[in-house]
Amino acid sequence: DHAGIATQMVTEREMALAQEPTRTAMGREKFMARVWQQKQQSRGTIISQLKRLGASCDWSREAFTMSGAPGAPAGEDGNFHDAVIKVFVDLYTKGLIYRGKRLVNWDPHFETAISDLEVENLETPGHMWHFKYRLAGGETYDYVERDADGAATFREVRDYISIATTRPETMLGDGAVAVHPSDTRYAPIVGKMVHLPLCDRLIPIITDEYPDPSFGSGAVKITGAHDFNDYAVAKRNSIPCYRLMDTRAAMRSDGAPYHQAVLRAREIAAGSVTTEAEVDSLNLVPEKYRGLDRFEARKQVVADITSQGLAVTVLVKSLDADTGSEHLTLEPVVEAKKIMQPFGDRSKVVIEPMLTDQWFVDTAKIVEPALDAVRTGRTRIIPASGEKTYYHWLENIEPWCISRQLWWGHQIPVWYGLALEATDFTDDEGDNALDEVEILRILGDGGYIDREATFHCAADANSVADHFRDDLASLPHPLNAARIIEVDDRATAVEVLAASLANYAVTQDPTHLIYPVWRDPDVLDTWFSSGLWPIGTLGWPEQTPELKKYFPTSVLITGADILFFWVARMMMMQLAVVGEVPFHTVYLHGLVRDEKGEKMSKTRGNVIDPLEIIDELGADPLRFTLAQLAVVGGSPKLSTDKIKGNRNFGTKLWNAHRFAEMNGVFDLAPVEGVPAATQTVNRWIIGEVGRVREEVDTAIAAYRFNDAANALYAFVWGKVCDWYVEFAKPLLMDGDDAAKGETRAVMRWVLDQCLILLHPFMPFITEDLWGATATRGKLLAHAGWPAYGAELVDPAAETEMRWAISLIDGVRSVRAQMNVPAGLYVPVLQLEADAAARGAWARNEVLIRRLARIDSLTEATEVPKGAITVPTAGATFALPLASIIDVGAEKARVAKAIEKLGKELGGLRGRLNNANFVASAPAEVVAEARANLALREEEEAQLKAALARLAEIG
RNA sequence: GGGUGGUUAGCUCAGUUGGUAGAGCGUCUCGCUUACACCGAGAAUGUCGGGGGUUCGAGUCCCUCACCACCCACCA
Repeated sequence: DHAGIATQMVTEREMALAQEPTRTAMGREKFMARVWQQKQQSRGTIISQLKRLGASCDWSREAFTMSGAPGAPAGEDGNFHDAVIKVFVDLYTKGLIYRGKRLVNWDPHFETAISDLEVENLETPGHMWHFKYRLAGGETYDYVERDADGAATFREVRDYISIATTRPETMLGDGAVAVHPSDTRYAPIVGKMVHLPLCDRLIPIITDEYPDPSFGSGAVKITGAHDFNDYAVAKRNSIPCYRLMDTRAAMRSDGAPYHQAVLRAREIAAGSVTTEAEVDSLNLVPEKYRGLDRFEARKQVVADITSQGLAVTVLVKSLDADTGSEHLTLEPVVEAKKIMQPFGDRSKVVIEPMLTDQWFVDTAKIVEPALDAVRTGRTRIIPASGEKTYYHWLENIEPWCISRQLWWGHQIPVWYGLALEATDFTDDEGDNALDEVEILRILGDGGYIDREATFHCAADANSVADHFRDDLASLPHPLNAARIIEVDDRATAVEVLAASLANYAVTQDPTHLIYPVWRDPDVLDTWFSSGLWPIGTLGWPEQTPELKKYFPTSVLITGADILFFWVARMMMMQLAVVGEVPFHTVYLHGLVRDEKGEKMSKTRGNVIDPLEIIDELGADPLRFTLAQLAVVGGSPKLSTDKIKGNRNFGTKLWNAHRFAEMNGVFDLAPVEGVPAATQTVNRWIIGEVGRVREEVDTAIAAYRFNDAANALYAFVWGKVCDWYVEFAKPLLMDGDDAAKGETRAVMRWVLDQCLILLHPFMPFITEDLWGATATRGKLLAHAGWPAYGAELVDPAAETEMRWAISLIDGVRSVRAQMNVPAGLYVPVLQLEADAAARGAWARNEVLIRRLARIDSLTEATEVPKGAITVPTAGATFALPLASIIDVGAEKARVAKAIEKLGKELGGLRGRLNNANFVASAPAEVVAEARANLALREEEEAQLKAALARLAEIG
C-alpha cells in the first residue's frame, strides 16, 4: 500500500538531506510527483527482496493502492484509486460515513489526525499538581470528610475547591469543575461558580457520574477540547470546549486579543447563543502564553498559579545550608506519578486530543456482518485465539477517523462551497444595507465567517460543478449572479469571500460577488484503501474476469499485529461494499523479532535486511528456518545459528546427490511413478517416502508449517542420508546387475521425491538439483505434487529394516562405550535366534556387517565369559570382547540399562495389574501395553543374563 | 483495570482428540569408513513453574498461586 504517513515522512526526510525545497514550498502537485519518485524506489527494493526470497507470485498482477490516482506516472495506471473514491461516495451516500467536529488523536509532528490504532500508550514518568479554584464572590463552605459510618473525620471552612491535574496547561481551557453527584463534600457548592486561575473567567461546579470520589480530591477540571473523558462530560453538560493549541500543539496565537475573547466567553457562559464554529474560533489563551510550546506553557502555568498562592501546598521541613537552621516552608504538592501517555506510532511524539473537523466511518453500522462471518465460521482465523481478539475489538469498536491532514494519499472526494446568504445583504430592517460594519459582523473580529460551508460528495468533477451551479441558481437575485471560483482551502475562501462582500458593499455590483468552492484538502487513511485490497486488486468496480475468478479469495496470511488495522477492516469493508467475506481463512503468523526480541519496524530502523542474510547464508536456509519457526500462535526469534543449521541441511542434500551421481544413479532417466522393487532396503525406503508425503500434507493442511519442515528434515537427513544411502552402498558397489539397477532406479526416484517435497521450502537448491540431475520437461516449480501415501509401506520390509537398524545401533553403542577402535572389525556371536531373526540376518548380512563393522558371525549356544550382549527382537547377539573390555564399566552400563528398563516395566506392570485400567482403557491401548511389556521383559531377561555372565568374570 | 498467550533438557523451542516427554544448538567421548568435518558414530541431561482437583492414567482437562510477555484501556 502507499503507507501515507510513513512514505510522506521518508520522502520529506530525503528531501531535507538532499537540500531540496520543503514540501510546503514545493506545493501539492510537485510534492506528489516527488513522492511517486520515492515510491518507485522502494517498490524496486520490495519486489527484489520478494524475488530473492523465492516468492513465486504472479508478478503480472502487482497492484498498488494509489494506482490510477491523478498525477500517477506511467505504469501506475490501475484503477484502485477509482475503487477507493467510489467506496467513499457510496458509503457516504448510505450514511455510513459522516463529517464532524470531534475530539481526535492529533499528531503534532505530522500535523494530522490519526486513528486510535495508530496511538501507542506508554507508561512514562509524570507529575500531578493540585490547584485551588476559589469560589466566586468570596463565598465559603464547610468542607467535611466522613468515614464509612458517616462520622466526620475532617472539617474545615474553605473558600476553594481543590482539583488535581497531570496537564496544568490545559486548565486555561476549562469549562467547568465536575464532582460526583453523591459526593457530600461538595454538595453545598454544586452549581456555584469558581474563579479559573490566570484567567478572568468564572466556571461552574457541575455534577457528573464521571468523577471518582475516592480518587484525588474527587473534583475534576473539565477541559473538553483536550481530554477524551472531559469531552464526554462537556458534551453531556453543554459545557463549551475551548481549543487551546494549534496544529503543532503550541498554545494558540491566532484570533482576537485575549481580553476580547474572554469577554465573549463570559457572554457564552452567561447563556449567549453561539455556534461550534464560534467557540472554536475563540482563543482563550492569555497573551503571555500564546505561541508557547505546550510543555513550556505547562511550566509557566504551574509557576504562575503557585506564585498566586493557588497551588495546594504542604509544610516541608528544610535545612538551610548556610546557617544550619531548620525552616518550615510551604511547598506546592507535586506528586511524582507514572502516567500512561499517548504517543504517535510513527512520530513518537505525545499525541494531543484535538477538537477538529474530521471524516469518520460509522463502524458501529458495518461491524455486525464482520462479527457474524467469523462467529458462523464463514471466515476462520488461525490461531483460534485470534478470533477472541477479533471479537473483543469489534464488539467495542469506536468510530474510525479516516481523514488525514497529509498530501500523499487519496484526496477526499468532497467539495465545499461557502454560500452567500440573503441575510448577508440585509440589515435588521430587511433593507439592502450592507456596509463595512456589517461585513465585520459577518466575518467576526477573529476573521472567521460564522457559518458552515455546504458540501457535496461526488466521484466526478462534472457532478460537483453541476451541484454548485444549481446551488447558486437557487439563491435569490443578486446572489445568484455570483461567480463560482475554485480556491485551495477554507482560509482562502474566507479571504476572497470577504473581499467580494466588501466590493459589493461599496459598488452594489453583483458581478463582484464570488462563490468560493474548494475541495477537501485531506486524504484518506491508508487503511481505508488497503481495506479494499481483495476487490481493489481485482479491478472492482469493473466486473472483471479476475474478480469473478478470484473473489472471494481463499487464505489471507498476515502478521498478527495487523489483525485490527487490516484484517478486521477488510472484513467490514468487503461485506459493506460487495456483501461477501473477502477470504475463508485468515492465517496469522507471529512477528519475526530482532536479536533483542524487539519488533522490527521501518521507521525504527532496526530491520534486519533479508537480503543480507540471503547474501551470507542463502534464501533457502532462511525460508526453511522461518517455516520451522512458524508454530501456530508463536512468534519466531530468528537466529543465525538456526539458519546455519539449515544451510548445512542444504549441503547435506547436495552431497547425497553427489553420491548418487558418483554411483551412476543419474545415468538413468527419471523414474515415472513409484518404482517396483524387490530388495528389502528399497521396499523399505519407498514406504518411508509414502509416509513422509502424508505427514507433510497433513501438516500443511493444518497450517503447521513447522511440522512439515521438521518432518522433511528428519526424513531427508535421518532416513535417506543416515540409513538409505548407507544401506545402498553394498548394493551399488557389489550387488549384481539386477540389484544395482533396481537400487539406482529407487534412489533416483527417492531423491526426486525429496526435491519435490522440499521445493516449497527450499526452492533454489531443489530447482537447481532438479535441473542438474536430468533433462526435464518442466521446472520443478511446475512439477506435480505427489499423491501416494502410506499404502507404499511394506510392513515386512519395514519390520526387517527396523530390526537391522536396532541391531546396528546396539553393536555401535557397545563398541563406542567399550572403546573398541572405530576401524576395527570384530567377531560377533549369534545365539537364541528364531527363524525370523535368522532370515533377517541372512538377507541383510552384508549391510549389517558393513555398518556395524562385524567381520564374522558365529552361531553359538553359549555366551563366553566376558562377551557383551546385544539384545534384539528374536535374537541375542554377543561381542566377545573379554580381552579389551573394562568389566567394571560394562557391569555399570548393563546395570544402568536394567534400572532404566525396570522403571518402564514398573509402569507397564502397574497399569496392567490395575483392574480399572484393563477395564476402562481402550482395547488397543491395553494391547499395546501388553506387547510393550513382552518386549521389555525379553530385553530385561537378556540383559540380566549378560550381567550374570559379567559377574562370573569378576 | 480488561484481555490473550506463556512457564518442558545448559540455550531456543516442539509436544494436534489425556496413554507415561522430543528436536535443533551446545556439552562430553571417539573417528579422515571411497557423498558430506557445513561430516560420521556414541553418550549425558528433564520432580514438564508451585499447590490442589478430575481420571485407571495428566506436560496435556479444571481450580488456584507465582512470575513473564504481548494486546487493549478515558482514572483527573
